[in-house]
Amino acid sequence: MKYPEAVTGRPHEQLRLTADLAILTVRGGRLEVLTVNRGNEPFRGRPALPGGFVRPRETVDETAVRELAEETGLAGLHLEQLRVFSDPKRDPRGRVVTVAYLAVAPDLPAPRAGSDAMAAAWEPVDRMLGPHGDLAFDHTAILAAALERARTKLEYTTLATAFCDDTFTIADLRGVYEALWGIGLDHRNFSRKVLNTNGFIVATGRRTSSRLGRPAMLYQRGSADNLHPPMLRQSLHPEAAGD
Amino acid sequence: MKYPEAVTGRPHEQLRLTADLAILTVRGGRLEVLTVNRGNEPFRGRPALPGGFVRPRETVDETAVRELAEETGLAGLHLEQLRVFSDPKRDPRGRVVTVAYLAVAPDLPAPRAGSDAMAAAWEPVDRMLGPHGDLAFDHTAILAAALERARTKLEYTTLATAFCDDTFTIADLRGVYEALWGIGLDHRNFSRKVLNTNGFIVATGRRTSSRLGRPAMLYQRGSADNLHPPMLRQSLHPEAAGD
DNA sequence: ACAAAAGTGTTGGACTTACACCCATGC
DNA sequence: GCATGGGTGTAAGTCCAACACTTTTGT
Repeated sequence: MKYPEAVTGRPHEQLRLTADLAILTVRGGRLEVLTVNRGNEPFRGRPALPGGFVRPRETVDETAVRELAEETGLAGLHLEQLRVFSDPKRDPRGRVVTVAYLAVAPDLPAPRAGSDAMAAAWEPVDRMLGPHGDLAFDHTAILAAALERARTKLEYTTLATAFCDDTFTIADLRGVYEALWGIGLDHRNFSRKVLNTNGFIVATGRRTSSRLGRPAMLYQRGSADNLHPPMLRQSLHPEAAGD
Repeated sequence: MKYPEAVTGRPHEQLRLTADLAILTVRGGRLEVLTVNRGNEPFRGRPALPGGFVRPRETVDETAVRELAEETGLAGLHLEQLRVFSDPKRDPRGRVVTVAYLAVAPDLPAPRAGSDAMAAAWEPVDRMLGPHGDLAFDHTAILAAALERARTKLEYTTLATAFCDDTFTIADLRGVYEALWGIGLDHRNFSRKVLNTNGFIVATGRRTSSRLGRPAMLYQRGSADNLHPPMLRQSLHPEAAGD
């Protein structure tokens, strides 16, 4: 092992707790995740998910919010616990248990780099989960859990609106579903289904301007958290975007 | 600003990590939870959820399995992480963060008392969550989270079969749904829906005997984890009855 | 025979899907 | 005009709640 002094011979090695965040967004019809470049060993120079240690007087949820702001400058995102990753060997420095979070961001300008000379960047989720993904620690597994959770929650919650700006069109919302599910959806049926689901979205009365084609109605998030009926993902259209 | 990693958590007390289990079962048509009587301060004599400290060389999942066996004698149950409870004041002894688990048991004989002179007992969930519930620590909140999770997962997963014995009738399965959702379901439609959901249950060819009424077919769990289509709980139409 | 529980048939309505067709805008 | 995207109409198929009815047991 690389760090024998940190692992062996300590009868009561202190357990430390961190929060790590898989921050997802949809940019240009593609699902991306926010990564920071590690400035220190271990995994120096490798991309990693933002995160940090829990402080003595804060909850882990508070750690997640704080690290989100410190490392990326983001605030007000949807945040939810994914699960705990606690393999004793997951961190070569010692016993570090992490609470993984899923965070969902709308399409934002370039993220702010953190204070510790870490470059924050949006990376395609496909690439990070593919054979050339090189996330540090067990962050690939965390990202996979985040993607799975997000895909599932699109079906029966209003999570998709967290990927959108304050006001958005139904086409924007549909783009979220298509990016996460990797399928194409009929825009006419999608529109009706969303509008018929009570509390999903509410009309603002305003419309888009200066885009190609007919202007679309602008909507806001509704009050509902759960969808009744759910947006079931069943018949897989053969084609996605591009046509 | 960023903490040097070696300093975090040290100046104050050491953070300790536990796993706590909300073990649910259905007995006599009623949802119940397994509690142990606390033998030590704090909360001496009060009921609590089974649980214990994470050891240096095990994952938190392994802690949950071990504590389940040690404190209740149970094994082989469905186990899943709920979420982390980490309020700095949740344990008067110091900084103890817990990972809450949902465990699901079939209707079993009386639980074995643990090694530490703790009496284990099944208690109705309604009572423990009601005004006279007196669970120690924040275990009422953990139990509430477990109930909410179980109710939701009945809809779109095969979790209900984890409440049943190896072989069970469709009426047994229906009893699980009715106990957790607190509603009555039409036995004829329920039967068809379950049988039409691929991979939910498989027939054994055997039938019940010596019960009242016509003998029922016996089934086993199928291979599926997720239900397609889901078992939608359609009783949630509070607002739709307007105009 | 009767009660109780399991299981089948049927029907109207709700929902889904696929696609024809119209609307509004930029160029 | 015409390409592009937003939106409505509609008919066929599917799913589902409701409930009448039959089957098989114990007493």
